[in-house]
Amino acid sequence: MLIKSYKSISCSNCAAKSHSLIEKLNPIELSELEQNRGCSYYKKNDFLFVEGSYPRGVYCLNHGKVKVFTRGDEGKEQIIHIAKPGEIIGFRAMLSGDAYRVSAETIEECALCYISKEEFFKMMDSNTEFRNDIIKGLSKELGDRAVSITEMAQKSVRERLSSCLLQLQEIYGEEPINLSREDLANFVGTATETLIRLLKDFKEDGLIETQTRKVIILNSDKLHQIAGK
Amino acid sequence: MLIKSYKSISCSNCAAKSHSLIEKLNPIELSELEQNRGCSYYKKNDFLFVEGSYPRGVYCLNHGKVKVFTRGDEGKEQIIHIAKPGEIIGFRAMLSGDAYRVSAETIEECALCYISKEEFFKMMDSNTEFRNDIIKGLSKELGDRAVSITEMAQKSVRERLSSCLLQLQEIYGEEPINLSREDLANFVGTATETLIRLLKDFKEDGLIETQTRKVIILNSDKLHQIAGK
DNA sequence: CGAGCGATTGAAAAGACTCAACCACCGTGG
DNA sequence: CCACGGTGGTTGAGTCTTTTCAATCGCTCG
Repeated sequence: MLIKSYKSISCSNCAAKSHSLIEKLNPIELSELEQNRGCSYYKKNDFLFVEGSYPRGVYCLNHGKVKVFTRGDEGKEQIIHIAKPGEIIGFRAMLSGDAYRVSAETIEECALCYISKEEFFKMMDSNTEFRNDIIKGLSKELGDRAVSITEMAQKSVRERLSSCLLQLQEIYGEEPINLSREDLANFVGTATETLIRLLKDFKEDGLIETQTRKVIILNSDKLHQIAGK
Repeated sequence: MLIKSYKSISCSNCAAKSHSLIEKLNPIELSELEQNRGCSYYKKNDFLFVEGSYPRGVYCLNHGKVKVFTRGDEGKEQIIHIAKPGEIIGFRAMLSGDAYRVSAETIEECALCYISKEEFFKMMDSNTEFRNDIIKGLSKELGDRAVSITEMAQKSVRERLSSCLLQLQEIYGEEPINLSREDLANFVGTATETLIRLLKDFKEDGLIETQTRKVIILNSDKLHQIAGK
């Protein structure tokens, strides 16, 4: 699972720091953090944690992408979130004090730092700004999920696919979206076959372009329009 | 909207206190709170707040039920949560600092106390236990919503209806479930007609009994089974 | 070069939605 | 006290989306 341990990346000049909650830490806290976290490389398809187990720390994503998902009754994955560099992963269960409700798995090679429970709570307690940002993050996400529930309940697969592609564009930035068809289907919340058919439609309509598994968005305006609102 | 103002209910012996986050407040804080909150009765179908507006305080539900919902593109409601006595309503937007992402409306006569933003943050800052409970509440709910998203994406309407009925049983306790067909459909995430047909099925199978709009659960084991997992 | 997995396509079936009509209950006003 | 109007609940029929199952294709890795 773990490829190798490293201390090469320092938190204070971590590439992901500027869009991370850790940017609110002061230099002293940062150096304290640097002493105590452990960093590792992960291969593609490594698990960070699985639903039902108990958290002992949180992960800070330095490089790569991580999918966060639950499994429905038939074992089918539902991807709830795709984390990008800078994000802290797994603090929800840490804060609620119960088991993970979701699993987290890398979808490409990743560099991740591990912050222990103690260290995390120390930062929460000592730095009000950091704590408030965590609280804001939770609250923000809670709002997002209310919207997701509504989308799942009311939108067609076609609309949801548009919406997901746009979300993924935010996450992938300039790079092309690079997910397996199955992951994409599990993010949209549909069957893989349905997803493939719709991608084909979008391609024929000139909205996207595909290169094997990669998807490139050509007409995001139109996608917004399809996604509705 | 507001029927009459009252100070008759004291927070310290509020019927809902024992299952409320305010139970962590000490006597001094409670009496401080009592001085500063305002209590009112609300009729059925009164709005507490609407999506898009900005919060200036939170509501503490003493008696009655409140639906919390978003609207999809066509204006159709999706009920995210039904609050029961003891719950604090509307603190998510308060904490994230942005506009409400949901609306809240009473679905029966309610008694509600209003706690101003200042008062709420004072309690958050001064009482660590209260604050931690709020954080735990947020985290817990975030986990619940991941599960809801998965249910919406993967379960059939029949399964979701079972699941919703069981949830509602928790909320209504001994009383029969008392919601309009439309609200129930908007909670399950389906069309009213579909909901009615399924209720009929359940009734014919002896799982539930209906008295005009009221629904009584007769066989929750079987419902659990249908709901899956 | 072959195995195997992921991607794709086709056809049929199922689930859910929409639209339209009808019914039942309830409060109002004559 | 009863007819009226209105809202919410119910039913039917037809349609469309989406899923399922089965089969094929194609690329990659050993």
